[in-house]
Amino acid sequence: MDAIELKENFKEVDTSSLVDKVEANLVTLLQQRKLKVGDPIPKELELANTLGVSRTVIREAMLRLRVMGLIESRKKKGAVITSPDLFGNMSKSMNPHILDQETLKQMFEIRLVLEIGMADFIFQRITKEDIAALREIVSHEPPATQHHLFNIEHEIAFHGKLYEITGNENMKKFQSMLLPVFDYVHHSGLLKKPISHKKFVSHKGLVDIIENGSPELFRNAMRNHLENHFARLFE
Amino acid sequence: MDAIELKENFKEVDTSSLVDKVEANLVTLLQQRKLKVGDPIPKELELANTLGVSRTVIREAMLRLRVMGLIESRKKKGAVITSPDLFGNMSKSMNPHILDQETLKQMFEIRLVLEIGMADFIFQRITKEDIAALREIVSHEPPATQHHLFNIEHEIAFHGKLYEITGNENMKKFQSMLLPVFDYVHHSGLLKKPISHKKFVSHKGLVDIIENGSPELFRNAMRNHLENHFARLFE
DNA sequence: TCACGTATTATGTATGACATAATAAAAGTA
DNA sequence: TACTTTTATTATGTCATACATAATACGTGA
Repeated sequence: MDAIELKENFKEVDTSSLVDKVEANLVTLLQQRKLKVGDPIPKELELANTLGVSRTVIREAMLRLRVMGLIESRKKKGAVITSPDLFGNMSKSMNPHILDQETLKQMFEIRLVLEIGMADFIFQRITKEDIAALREIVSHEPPATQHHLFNIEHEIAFHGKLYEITGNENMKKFQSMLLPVFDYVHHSGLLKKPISHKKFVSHKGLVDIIENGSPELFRNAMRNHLENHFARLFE
Repeated sequence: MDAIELKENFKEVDTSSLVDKVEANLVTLLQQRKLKVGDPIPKELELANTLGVSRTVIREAMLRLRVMGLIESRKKKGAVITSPDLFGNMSKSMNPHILDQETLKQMFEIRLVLEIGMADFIFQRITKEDIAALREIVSHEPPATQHHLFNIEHEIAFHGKLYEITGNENMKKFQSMLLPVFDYVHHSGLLKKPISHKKFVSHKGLVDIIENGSPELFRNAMRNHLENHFARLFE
């Protein structure tokens, strides 16, 4: 009997610690939708007694839920269920010096995907004021020869505004976390091909399309606008 | 002197707890890129002595890092630096019964954005085998009248395969987490407008375009394919 | 040289004590 | 009575200590 068959015939040994089990317990407790945001969960000592483990274990399990943003605990009140901030929790890990290169590259890619794919939401939800704001931003668009940092700030202002227009706060939050990673990948030696500064569709060109074009046109224009980045990923 | 001026003249009081401080300490330790993945960090007792706090505080701070996926701790070995699994950490929170409605809706939207925006990566990285696999999947495409669950499985197989083709594992992981949310939003009363089953570009149509078309064509086709979902979000 | 048992080490778990903050109850005052 | 102040209660936050457990290193004997 070879190794693969063996693996199928044996049950997985439960190697999880006490804390793991309690955590799983609590998570399923939360997921049974009898409980809503704001509802309190049992006190540490109650849980310790009920589950037959020490308060230390309970605390560590609850600590995990707290770090994940699933609960919040206040003195005297105990712990209450909260609606987690999905991307907020990610921000501490989203650091170029901590992530491995493959992940960094993939984050770089995801940004490109998002900006091309969000066209419909921009067109659906944009307001007159948004267009005015975009016009204001592009009026300061620096020439490609400008100093790097200046360009970066302009990039952030313009593209950040686009995310804002989609009205999708989670996507916006994700983007702001992606920014330093994107910048890092762009300038570190991670991408082998050199940085190109060929001129494609400009920010102003994109705004023109937003005003007079269609989502289809915008997607293609954005794809073109990002060509310098794509060129470094492909081939 | 009014309240606003007062606020400007006073420094912010440092309200962070001991654990917060230790955590910040450790994070900066990790971010100094002298340390690589796999390197060990000091033992709990050493840290407790060095920083002058109890082991409990150290453990809680390290626990946070562990939950975020920045470190892993093993008995005897101590804690070592790991490369965090950005989206993996999110999965426990990504539950329809825990998230609030607005967030759920935004996750629904992000899926649409990703699938439209990822065209270039599909075209760049697809192989003959991938196309064969897609063909195999669409050959089982059920009629729209089929039972819900059957359709869902087919949807997952097809769209999941597309993510896989992009070669972006993080995006794929994100997608698989999004699946239950998407399904929930689709069928719960969260979106006011009724579910439409109008026929637009089919999965088979998408595969044809992948084989003979271009990223531009694919984006538009995917947008069309997802029209039933967009229609429920927009007016 | 290898196998096996033993010591060591760092995390995991348990327990008890006290600090602190938020709330509820009680007491006091107009 | 109504309203403020004080006091008690309660549940989490922090600290300290002891022991359990698992992984590793060491040493002994064949």
